[in-house]
Amino acid sequence: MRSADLPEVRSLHLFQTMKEETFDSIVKAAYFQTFPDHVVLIEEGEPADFLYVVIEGRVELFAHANGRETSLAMVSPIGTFILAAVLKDAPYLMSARTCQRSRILMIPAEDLRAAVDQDKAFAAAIIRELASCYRAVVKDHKSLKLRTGVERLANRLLRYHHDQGGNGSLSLPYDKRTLASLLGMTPENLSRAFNTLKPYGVTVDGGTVRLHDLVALETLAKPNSLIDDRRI
Amino acid sequence: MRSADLPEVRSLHLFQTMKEETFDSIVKAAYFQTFPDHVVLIEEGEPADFLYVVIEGRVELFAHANGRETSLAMVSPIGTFILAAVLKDAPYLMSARTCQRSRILMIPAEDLRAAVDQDKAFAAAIIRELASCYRAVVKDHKSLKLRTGVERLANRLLRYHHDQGGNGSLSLPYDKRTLASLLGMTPENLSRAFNTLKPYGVTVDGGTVRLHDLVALETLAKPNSLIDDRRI
DNA sequence: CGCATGTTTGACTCGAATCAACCACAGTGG
DNA sequence: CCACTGTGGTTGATTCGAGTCAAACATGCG
Repeated sequence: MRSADLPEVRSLHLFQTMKEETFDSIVKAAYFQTFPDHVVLIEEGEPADFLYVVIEGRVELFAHANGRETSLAMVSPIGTFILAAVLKDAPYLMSARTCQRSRILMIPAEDLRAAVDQDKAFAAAIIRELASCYRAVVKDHKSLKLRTGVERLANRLLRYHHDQGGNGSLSLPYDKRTLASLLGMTPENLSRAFNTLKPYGVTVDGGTVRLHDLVALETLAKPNSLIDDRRI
Repeated sequence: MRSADLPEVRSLHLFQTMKEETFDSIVKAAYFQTFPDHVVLIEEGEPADFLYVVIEGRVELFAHANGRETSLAMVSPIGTFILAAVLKDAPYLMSARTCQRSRILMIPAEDLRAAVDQDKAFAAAIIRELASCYRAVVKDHKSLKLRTGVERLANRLLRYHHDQGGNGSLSLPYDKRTLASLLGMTPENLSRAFNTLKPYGVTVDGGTVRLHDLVALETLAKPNSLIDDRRI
């Protein structure tokens, strides 16, 4: 891989604390590849051959069943995906496709597992990463089971708003059909949910959303740190 | 703790491969306690003081938001819960209560984290356990997003049927209101879902369910190993 | 027996998916 | 410059799955 990218990868939490020699062994075994937009990287059910690290671009994780499809998560730089499958040497539970031109680091599963075995600090980092991923899914699951579509949208808007500086305006990071699928609703329903939020001071102009009445929106959304806070 | 219980705990995957001395250190620090039925052990939001191991009985994991409540999982012997919170030293995302008189091993979070740091084999076991928990939630999440209530019930019945020997009959492991909550529906709706499955050869008598036409039920349920198989 | 709990049924409401049409806009090519 | 087209988004009408509320029913237990 390009040596210019090394520091970037090394700075990822997952790779920060590991021994130099373990990092080297992984880097030597890994592949760097650039993919165009809308390329399917993996499909659910396939054996877990690689751990993927998104360096540039964006990847969507999604799944199929009974003829339906849903988005499960978006991975932005610098983030990994399909870690659990690789560690368990089990089939992927999700498919992945680029939603932008993306540069991706692919670490062979064998080499990753060897590195975990050899490097205590790396094992500790893996545990932290896995625990975080686990808690993220639990939060999504709680959100889906305990909230209506409008509530999920309201809380998602508050989250983006907070992440982007909280100055009353935010831009949606994905197109609306993707956001709808992430939130567990149809595009039509998302559109209606935005309309439902209008009386609470939410105005939409393309991908730009303005929140004119944070108090009202929060009263409706009832944000809950145990669902919405990505840090804990 | 009672020394009679040690082998049982030691035989749990999580504790099987660890060094004798690490196991001892954990056992020394741990508390053994018996709780009556319907006791709340932890509440979401509390700091993660203990890892819990169910030795006897059964524990329900559940969560609240916006005045609603939902079951997230049931833990049977020998199983652990709240592992991720303990490892991350973060607040619990779920509450837990006994649904039977239960004997429970409580391992102080500090001691558990110390054991993970000291014992490579234990760290590896923790990684496997965490990865399994992660994949279990992903499967639940996929089920909820991709299936209707009737489909979720049909697949759950097929799972219990398979687990219990697959002889055409199964007994529901929990009462119906709990099962309903686990499946993300109301008790009323579960009752109707059973009725919907009648034409597919499903008859219910209390907690006993008979599957008279497996082919028909499977055609409806479309079971999917990437959602329903608990082993992978 | 009387009471509590869990379950089922029925009527109704509500949230969400579906189907279809329409709109806005960007990119293309005449 | 303007029609043509494809895409993403919105709107409306309708259907459907699921929740709510209320009542009936079953079961088990003191």
